[in-house]
Amino acid sequence: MFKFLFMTHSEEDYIKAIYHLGVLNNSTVATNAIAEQMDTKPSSVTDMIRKLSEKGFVSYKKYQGVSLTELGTQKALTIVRKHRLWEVFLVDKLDLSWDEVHEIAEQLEHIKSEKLTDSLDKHLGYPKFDPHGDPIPSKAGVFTNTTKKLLNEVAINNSGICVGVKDSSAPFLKFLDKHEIALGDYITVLDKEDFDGSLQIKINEKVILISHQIASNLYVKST
Amino acid sequence: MFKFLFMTHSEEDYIKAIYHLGVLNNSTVATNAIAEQMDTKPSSVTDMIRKLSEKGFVSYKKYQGVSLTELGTQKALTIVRKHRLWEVFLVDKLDLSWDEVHEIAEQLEHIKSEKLTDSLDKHLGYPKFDPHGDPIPSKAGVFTNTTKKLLNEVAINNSGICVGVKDSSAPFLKFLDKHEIALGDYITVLDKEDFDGSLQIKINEKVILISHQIASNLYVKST
DNA sequence: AATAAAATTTAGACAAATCTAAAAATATGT
DNA sequence: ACATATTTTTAGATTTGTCTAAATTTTATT
Repeated sequence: MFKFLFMTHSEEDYIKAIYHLGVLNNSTVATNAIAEQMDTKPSSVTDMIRKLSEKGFVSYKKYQGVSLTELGTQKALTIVRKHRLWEVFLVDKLDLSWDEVHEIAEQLEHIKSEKLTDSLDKHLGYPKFDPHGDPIPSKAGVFTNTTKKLLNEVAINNSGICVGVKDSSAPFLKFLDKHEIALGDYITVLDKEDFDGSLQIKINEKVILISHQIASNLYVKST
Repeated sequence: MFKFLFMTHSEEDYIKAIYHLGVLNNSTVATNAIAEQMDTKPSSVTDMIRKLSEKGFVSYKKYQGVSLTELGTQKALTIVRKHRLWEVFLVDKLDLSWDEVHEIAEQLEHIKSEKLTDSLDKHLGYPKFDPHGDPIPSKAGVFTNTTKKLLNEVAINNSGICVGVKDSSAPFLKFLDKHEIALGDYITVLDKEDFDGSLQIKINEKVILISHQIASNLYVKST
């Protein structure tokens, strides 16, 4: 009954890609979408999908797209959990910056040791969100519901704590670093310009003006 | 002039094995020795050696054994450094025990990010020795000379701090855990039995008797 | 509904890392 | 020193994950 479910590095990458594409669409995932996400060719994807299907991680009918099985979802959540825990570690404990942790976490997420993951979780104080504001699934695979909203949705004179970003590209994260906007910062919306949607905010006791584009990519948690 | 020196997981494992076999023998390393160390076949070793030779990591003449080049040694030291730093992390920060960290560090040592390694080093307080008492090479590849000696070499009424083990097998490490002998413990040698070489020692305010075999596998640093 | 376009799969090839079995080189023993 | 044993290498096969190019299926267009 029990299958030995060792997964290769590559298999894990595919499972993760299918997971991320699947939660967005909430339907079966297309071969081409996976190929694009993984920067590989559709034919390679087909090969791998067949293998993952034989191992019971995905359900798949030719030409009909692919979706994760219960087992596959569980595996994906484990990987996501490890990725996000490591990101917290890298930012909180090693003082690395937002824009450099993702690449390293891509490697660390493949380290195999349940005990390591659990000890890391404990060491970090059982964090519920990673440095980008994304929720960290519990050991059982359960997400904490996020109450975050985009900064541009916050009403005038209301406040929030910066908990993450929508756009996690390096340029945006570098912009935030440069302007000293960091996770955990307390932000108050002082005014909104009708003209261009820009916001006047108070952050770290300073008042600054940020564009609509910035505000619509910053998540805050209501206080 | 500059070569792109990306190494695969497997290449790194071979380099590390050759390094460990080489420092013991201080001569060229035999194909069979590598095969045994890596739990693989001699023919596979020959193949890999040729590849490593072409990439400039080892110098090699057919049938004459293999040795690391300057580049190869540097690479090996980087891997050893990472392995031992991660072991310190796992024991000091995550409270994992001696006997379970090696396997995990075998995976972590392959994570590629110089910045990560340096940040980890800093986070750990630039440790000079790992939990087994083995020295951690600096970023430049330099070892701190160890002043450690085996417990059975300590004279009566002299003391030392437990800094490592010679035998790092799981049974021995478990024995130490069971008898509450841990890294950093202050040990005083009270008496030695001529008859069987056993030692009477004071540790954690308790006096216990340990066999010669135990004493000759425990490293202490003179105080 | 027929045809064109797009997506997907198949077939066959390749590189990396391994293996088995056989051949070649080196080392050992009397 | 010569026969034997051991070590090492070669040759050819295998597995994993990838690719290209061609064939097939599905989707979209008119």
